[in-house]
Amino acid sequence: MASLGPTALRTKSAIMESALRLWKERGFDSVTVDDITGAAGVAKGSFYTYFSTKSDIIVEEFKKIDAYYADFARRRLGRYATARAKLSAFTRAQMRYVRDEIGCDSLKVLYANQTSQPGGDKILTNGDRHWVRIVEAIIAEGQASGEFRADLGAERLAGFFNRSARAVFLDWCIGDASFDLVKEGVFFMERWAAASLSPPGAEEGRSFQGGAGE
Amino acid sequence: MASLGPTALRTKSAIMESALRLWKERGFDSVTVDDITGAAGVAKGSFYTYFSTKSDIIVEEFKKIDAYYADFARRRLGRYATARAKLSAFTRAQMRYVRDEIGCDSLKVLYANQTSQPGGDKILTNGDRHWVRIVEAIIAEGQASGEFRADLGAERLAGFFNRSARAVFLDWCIGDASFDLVKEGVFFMERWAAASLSPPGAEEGRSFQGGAGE
DNA sequence: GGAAAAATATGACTATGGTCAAAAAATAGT
DNA sequence: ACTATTTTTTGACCATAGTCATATTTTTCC
Repeated sequence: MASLGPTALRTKSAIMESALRLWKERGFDSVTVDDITGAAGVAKGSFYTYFSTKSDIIVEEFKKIDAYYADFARRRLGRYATARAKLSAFTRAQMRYVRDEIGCDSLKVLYANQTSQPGGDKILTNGDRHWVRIVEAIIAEGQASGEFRADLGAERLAGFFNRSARAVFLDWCIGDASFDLVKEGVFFMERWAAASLSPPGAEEGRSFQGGAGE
Repeated sequence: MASLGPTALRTKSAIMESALRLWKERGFDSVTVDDITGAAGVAKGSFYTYFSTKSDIIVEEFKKIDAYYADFARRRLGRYATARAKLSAFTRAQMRYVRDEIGCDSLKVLYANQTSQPGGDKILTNGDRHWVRIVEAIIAEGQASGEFRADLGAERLAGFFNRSARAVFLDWCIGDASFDLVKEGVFFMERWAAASLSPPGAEEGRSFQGGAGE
């Protein structure tokens, strides 16, 4: 698909806006594609000109997380002295964002989308995503300073770290937000996942330690 | 729902058998509920007498994994001397089972099911499942012998361990089996997840070490 | 400005998962 | 054996995601 002209862009935005608004009001399942296109003032077929499934809009919305993370990395990561502290702060920001901005319902739709499409945009596991790069950079930094183990590459460790984060998200949405994502997520990532980053024999490093709090 | 009479049981089995056979032949999406009930010689409505959604059959099938694990724990776990070795063997068996007996397609359906049903049987995260208990027992044993950290309870650690396993499964099925589940799964669980089980300052323990091989 | 080409929009149509009131079969009670 | 009750079956029916050939609008180029 070539890039969209201005007309197309307006239509696509109208559809996205209607969809997100209606979903926020009534939930994903109780809003039909007809509702969305009706509210946007376009025909049903137009929906499928821009999105290949109903849930693809949520995937698209989810991509905005990248911008948030990039911004976070640029503006707030400098405050923290150690790689561990950076990783901790990033994790907390990530959990917050997912809990407060994305929410359990959308996350469910996203996960269901990713596990039912045969081809499709594997946004969750795609190694090119911003947040993967951020984590990778922090880990590489930690390896250089000796904070983290170096027997595996930063890319590999970042992959493992992000995989662990995905696991909490999954559990959170399967359980319909039955636990607090920030509390449990940070705990899990800190006491379990990040514990694996320590170099062999390191005595500290079983937990994050903070720079600036909050 | 009260327990099923013999007539109902026969119908339910017929439906399950048809469904599993057809899915194995043609895949989940290309087999309709009508196909299934047609092949089973019953009316469509009967399907929904016994299953609340199309994918519920796969959930039901997945429950059999418990029997496999229970058997494995009973018959093979005794061969291994350390808790680490037991955990390693169990993990390998689990990855094998999922790869060879369940398969990527069914796993996708299972994960999609678990992330789209609002209420429903949370078979993936349910702490009562057999495999959770097995892992918990091994970890408790490892804690008692000093092999594993004891700053968190066995139940909590087992939850974390199983959460990590779910993460590999998820990645595997999102990526359409783009990596070998046994190889990557064992590697991840050993070098990343189980690394977090070591008590602080333990020098070994960054990897499993075997008892009987295979 | 007009014709040709490309991009965008349309909505009737299809396929299929899921519902449900009514029918049929099995079971229990006498 | 007969009736009442419960269990099980049925298939027409509904809702909705997704398709696609056609129509309209916009752009391009002379």
